[in-house]
Formats: sequence, C-alpha cells, structure tokens
Amino acid sequence: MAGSHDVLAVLKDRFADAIARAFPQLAGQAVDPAIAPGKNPKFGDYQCNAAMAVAKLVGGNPREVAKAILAAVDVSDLAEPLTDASIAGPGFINVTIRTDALAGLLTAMDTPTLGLEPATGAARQTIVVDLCGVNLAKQLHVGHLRSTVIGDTLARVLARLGHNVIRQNHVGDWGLPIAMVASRLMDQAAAGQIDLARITLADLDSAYKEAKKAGTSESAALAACRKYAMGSKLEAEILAQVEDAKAIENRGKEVLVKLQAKDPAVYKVWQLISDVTMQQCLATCRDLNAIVLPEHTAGESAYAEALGPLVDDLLSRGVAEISQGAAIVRVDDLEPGPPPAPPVLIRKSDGGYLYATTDMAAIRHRCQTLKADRVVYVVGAPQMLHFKQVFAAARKAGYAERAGKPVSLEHAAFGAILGEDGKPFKTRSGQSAKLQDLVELAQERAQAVLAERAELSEYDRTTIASAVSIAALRYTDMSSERLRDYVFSPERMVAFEGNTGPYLLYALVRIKSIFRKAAERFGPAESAAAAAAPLTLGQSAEKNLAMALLRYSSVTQDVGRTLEPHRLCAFIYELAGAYASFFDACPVLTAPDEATRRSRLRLCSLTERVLVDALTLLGIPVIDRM
RNA sequence: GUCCUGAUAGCUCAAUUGGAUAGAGCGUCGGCCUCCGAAGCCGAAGGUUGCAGGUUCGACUCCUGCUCAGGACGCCA
Repeated sequence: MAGSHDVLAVLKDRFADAIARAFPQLAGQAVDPAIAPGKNPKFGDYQCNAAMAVAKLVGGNPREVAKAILAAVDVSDLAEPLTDASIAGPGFINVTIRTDALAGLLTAMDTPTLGLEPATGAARQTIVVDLCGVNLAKQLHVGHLRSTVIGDTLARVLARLGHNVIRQNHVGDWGLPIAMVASRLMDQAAAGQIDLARITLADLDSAYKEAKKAGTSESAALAACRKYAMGSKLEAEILAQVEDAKAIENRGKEVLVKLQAKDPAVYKVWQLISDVTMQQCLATCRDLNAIVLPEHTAGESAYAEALGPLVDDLLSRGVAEISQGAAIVRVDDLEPGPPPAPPVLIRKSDGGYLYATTDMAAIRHRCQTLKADRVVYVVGAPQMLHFKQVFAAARKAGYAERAGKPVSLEHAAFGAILGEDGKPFKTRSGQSAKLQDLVELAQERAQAVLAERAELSEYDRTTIASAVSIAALRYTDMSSERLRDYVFSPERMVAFEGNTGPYLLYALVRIKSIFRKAAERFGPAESAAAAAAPLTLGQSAEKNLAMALLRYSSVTQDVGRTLEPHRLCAFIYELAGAYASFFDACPVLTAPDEATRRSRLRLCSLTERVLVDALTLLGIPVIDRM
C-alpha cells in the first residue's frame, strides 16, 4: 500500500477523485488520472494528463475539462495554488509541490522502512525465482552472470517488498551430455589417464567439449560432405569417424540408463561431477555477492522420477496425445492470436524424456508443493518460445494453479552480452568467456585504482576492491533494459567514472565521511540531534534531492511488477546525482546556522539510508570509504 | 520457409508504458579544489528515433509494409 509520503500515489487519488466528482457520467469507468512527474522543471513537479482522455470520453474541450478538474481537485495541502495558468498546452495540469509540504512528506518517509512497507496478509505472495541455471561439467560463462545477478536482484527486491521468495537453481545435471562426460571420465580413469580424486572443473569442461565433439560433429560433416558431393575417399573416412561417434554416443546412452538406475559406479562419478561443478559455481556466486546457496539447488535430476508418471497423467487425461510415436501437448488452441505455438514434445518415440518434460514437472512442483503464487524464470531470451510452450502446456494440464487461482508464470528473459565487435563476448583467444575471468578482471581493475591509496590497510583495500568490482559488474549488467543485448567493454570498466556502479558507492562514502567529520566537530550527539531536526528545503538542490528520495518506494514496486532492475539502477543513479549536486551547492558542516546544518544532515542521513537499502537490493556491498 | 527480439547523439545506453523542447554517461570543448572526498560539480557542441505509410489533439512508444542485425523453430539441454 502506498504510504502517505508517496506524492505520486496521493496525487493519483486526489485527481481520480476530482475527475469522478467533476464528471459523474463517467462513474463505473476507471479513468486513469495520468499523473506523471514533470519532465521539465518549468512545468512544475508533477502533471495531470487526464483532461485530454476525459474530453474524448465526454466529448468536450480538453482545456474546459481541465478547468473542471481543477475546480474539483483539492491539493492545497501539498501544492502551490492551482490557477488557469496551471493549465498548459492541450490540457496539461501542472502541479508544483510546496517546499514545506515536501518537507512534511519527507518527514513521513523517515521511518525504518523508508516508506517502503512490506506486503502483509493476502498481498504477501510466495514467489519462486529460477536463477543461475548452471550446467554440470561446464564453467559458468558470461551468460550465467546475467541469470545470476538479475535473478538475485529480483529475488532481493521481491523479498524487500515483503514476499516469501524461494530461489531455485535449476541445475542442468541430467541427460545424455552428462552421461557422456561420465562415460568418458570412467574410460580415462580406467586407462590411468586421469585421477578422479584430483579432477577440476576445467578438466570436466574440456571433457564435456570433447565428449560432445566426439559424439556429434562428424555426422554434420558427413551431411556437408554428401551435400557438396565430395570425393568418395573422404566420405569413407568420415563415415568411419561417424561409426566411432555413434559408438561413443551409444556408450553414453548405456551409461545414461545406468545413471538413471542409480548404478553405484556411475552414480559415484556423477556425484563427483556434481560436487566439483557446484563448488565452483557457488564460489563464483559468492564472488558476485549473489545469494545462491546449496539449499537453492533444485536440479533436473530432482524431477527424474516424476517424468514418467507426469506423461502418463497427461496422456490419460487427454492433455497429451501420441504423434509419430512421440507424446506431445498441443498448445495452439490455448494461446490466442495468430502465431500459434508449435506442440510441446514431452516424450520421444524411443521413450526418453526432454527438458520440456522436466520443466513441466518443475512447474507442478513449484505451484503445488512450494505453493507459489508467481514463478519467475530468469533465463536467456533464446528460450522464449520454449517457455511460451511450456507455460501453455502447464496451464492446459492444470499444473499452474493454486487454490483454484492461476499462478503467474513469467519469463524474465534477458539478452546476450556482446563484445565490442557486436558478436557474443569472447576472450582474446576466442574462447567463450568464463565468468570467473570476468570477475577477476574487474577485481584487478579495482585493485589498480586503489593501489595509490597508501592510507588504506591491506584488508580495507581488498574489501573495497571487491565491493567496487562487484558494483561495476552488477551495475553494468543491470543498468540497461533486460531484454536487450548489451555491449560489454573491459575498457569502460577501467574508468569507474560517470554512470557506473562505483559512482553510486562514491556518493555513499562521501555521506559517510560527512558524518565522521560531524561527530568530530560537533560531538557524538550531533547525528541524533539531526535525526529529529525540522527539514527546510530552501535551495533547489535540496528540493531536487527530496523529490528523488520520495520516489524510492514506487520505483521499487515498479521493479517488483515489471521485473526490470534497470529502473532501480536509473533511480539510484539519479539519487546519487541529486546528492552530488546538493553536496556541491549546499555546505553541510559549514552551513550558515545550526538549524540548516541539522536539516541538511538529516537529508544526508535519509539519502544514506535509501542508498544503502537500494544498493543492497542490487547486491552491491556497501562500504565506508573507497 | 514460419515466428520472436531488437535498431535512438561519433560510441554505450535512457525516455516513468501515448504526453509538452527525446535525456544521461563516455569522448570533444570551456569553467570549478588554501573550503564537508575532483571516482565529483557547472556549462557548450552533438538527433529526420533504420526506411515508408497509417491511427489522433499528440507517436521513440500503437498498426501495416519494407531494410538490416541477432535468435528460435517435434525426437539436444
């Protein structure tokens, strides 16, 4: 619920009320009061843009409608008096908030929750956030940065809004690829080529690539060879390799069957692969300050037992049907509108299950067992069609319901990270970039910037470098629109200037510094005195800062609704900017009098607390100095 | 072939979901530290929002058709 400090919400209520009274014939129709913060300060702080829409509905002149709204609305407690001069252009109503009212609103916001009250009762939801999504035997690559960081932030935001958040790391730990790796490792161990006890993730990663290569590439080469009618000798050579590949794949399939039957020898190797991968994955998540813990692991293997019964259930209820020997769910009759989604394949003609089957089992588990009201998938954009199909199939199956109400299934899709050449981000050597390398690169840059600070202890330098590099990485990743690809430039991370994560931390440490100095100059009780001081917002920089602070709760709720962290990034950047301008224009410790000093200190304190709260939502560690 | 997503300043990105003169950062140019942290502040230059139509008081935003880029499409995950 909107608190009394939320200007936007208050104005919406007031104007909606005014419109209803001025135009009773519109009763029953929900008319959007269309309140928006003013873009240009000369048009006031807020504007009501409803007159044009209302004029259309009632068939009147927009400016006359605006006058009628003006006559009916009462905002005298908040704003400068509204006159005909407040109506501009085709019918905009400009509202300028009085500075004393602003001070009152800010005072009302100065509570432990900073005006952002956690949801309670029916408004409090259980929300599953699917994030990270690492695959066994594979290094985390840059794509996992996005799933992990965006997922972590969305989970933090939703929890901050009062919801019961359940993180789920849907680990790719099942299926033929893993079995192929296990098969290869067992062969190599048997041949004395490797020591399973000392195996690393890098070893697993290369085993994965080799297994995949040995198992598939030649068949493609053969196809190409035939297509271009190449020499029969070459074809025969490739044919022999294909036979090898088929043999390897068949071995893999045998191992998969054993794995699914929990054959002790195979299962032990699988467990090893899992342990090595997850240890590294969780360590990298820690390095990113992302809350991804062992208890969040809910791998595909966890649903293995459920797949058979699930398909049987769907077939028996007629939700699924057999087509060309495979079990499918048709969803084109459910998704309205032209592009009908193709059917979802849930069981292959050879009896094997697919990842769509696993995802359906996961949806059922999340809705029915975990009691989710909302499930959020933080997974890359290439899987949009997949989720569209699976969500539709789950609804058709009745899995996505809780207590008779539909569970909201949302794919928070994100774009790719590109290199400066516009192609997927790679390392110099052309390998797909490992996330760990990216983290280390950011750490090194931050260390280099801090190297000059002789006054900092080694411990401080390490802590600060970590925070700064996390700020840079996470902010870079989340500050642009989620769905868009973005270009990652290591070059730009050197500077830590401008619209970056470190800039936000810089604003914070300057506030902290002021409070350290305040205690020195005016005694330890100064902060406490300032905390209760009356706020005066005479300077425009003070007013701007206040306006920014008041937006915090509505922005955070927007992020919870839209699942778009860049809105929070933009807000913090604007808040930090408003503070920087205030810092420059309004001396705090050398303010002209004690009342002004304490008012400004209180403003600093509020800014600090909002910054800390918001930075924490972004998963950026807060620091005292840098 | 069908479908999805995108295209905004030299570069990287915004634009409160249809509102007024499209805003930031980087880079460029010019100011500001004997004064609370210059990782900063203030200012300037920089735009036919891919192209062409349409919808209306009003379009970066919605509709149609193109162009370009990336991606996904029943027996991989």
